[in-house]
Amino acid sequence: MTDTGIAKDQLKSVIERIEHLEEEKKAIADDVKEIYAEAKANGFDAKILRKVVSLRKIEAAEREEQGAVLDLYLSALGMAPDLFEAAA
Amino acid sequence: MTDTGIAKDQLKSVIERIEHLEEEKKAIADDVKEIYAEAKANGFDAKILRKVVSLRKIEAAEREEQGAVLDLYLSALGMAPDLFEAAA
Amino acid sequence: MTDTGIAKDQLKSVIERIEHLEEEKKAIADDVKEIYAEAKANGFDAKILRKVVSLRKIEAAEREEQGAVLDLYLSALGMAPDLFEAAA
Amino acid sequence: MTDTGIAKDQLKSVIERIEHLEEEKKAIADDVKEIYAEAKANGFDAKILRKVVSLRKIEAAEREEQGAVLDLYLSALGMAPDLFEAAA
DNA sequence: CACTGGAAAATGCCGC
DNA sequence: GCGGCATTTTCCAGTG
Repeated sequence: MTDTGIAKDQLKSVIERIEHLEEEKKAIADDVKEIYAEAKANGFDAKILRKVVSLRKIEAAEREEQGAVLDLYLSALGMAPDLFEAAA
Repeated sequence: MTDTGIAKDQLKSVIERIEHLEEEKKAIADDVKEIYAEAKANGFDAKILRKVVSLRKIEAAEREEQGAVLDLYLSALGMAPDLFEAAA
Repeated sequence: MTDTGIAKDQLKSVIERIEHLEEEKKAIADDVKEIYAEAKANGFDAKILRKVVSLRKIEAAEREEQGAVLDLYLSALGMAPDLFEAAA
Repeated sequence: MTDTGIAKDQLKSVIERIEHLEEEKKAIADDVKEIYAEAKANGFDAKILRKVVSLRKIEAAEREEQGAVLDLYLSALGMAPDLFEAAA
């Protein structure tokens, strides 16, 4: 019974931590919505703004991807990728 | 030109604020993942955990919806929902 | 060439079947709209109707989720949920 | 009281008809998913298929739109659009 | 006719 | 690696 008691406490803790984080996430999502609304009020087209953000996200991912490929090449050549990162 | 300069600054600010918030959101999502992984390592079934969390979310949503329907009924009857809220 | 011919026919068939089903779906959606309009004409508040429908949907989802969680618990315990279902 | 009894029956009927139609809609949506899955099993790329379907939908809408503009022109000229439709 | 809210579609994630 | 599921995003209809 002690075990299940401990397990129960652990479970409770896990659930609570998750739900707390999800609330935080939701709060941030609401902040984002607010910014879009505010931008719209300032004459920006929300739809286009969203496109811009998603494009920049894709571009960032691609850069990362390219960086990963470069790292692969470098390590294939026996060179430490870190040397380049450090210089940049 | 000044106008477009201002608009550009505004745009930049909007985009940056959004991207910053989205990073925060992602960080939190990662924290959630971590908790699930940790729970799994402690012998919990992640699938069940997720179902429990989602069930609790639905229950919360139901309570909200019930309140919303009640408010609609009250306002349809010309009664201010606030009167009840205040009393509660 | 025969292959691509077959593939083309298959593709055509797939697209057509999907588009046909989507038309059916749209027709049903229109029927739903009609019912709301008719109900409104009979003095019902469409907004409340929609909320009621959505509340009932959430309630149904909750029941489903509860069953799903139970099934997961049972299978985690190595018990066949079917035994219970069959008895019911 | 008789009135509210009738209203209640009407309400019940409305809700039931809507829920029944939504179930039908869901069944059709499931059929669509099934077709995508089947197509995927036959070597088609589901993502591309979806793009094709949505493009065709947009094109159809545009054609309709253009047709509407044409009709507008024709009626502005005092000509019945139906004459063209019939001939087509 | 702009806005809010809800349905549908697309994407990404987890578990097998 | 794939299928299913949950989340997220997009779109559209209803409302004021």
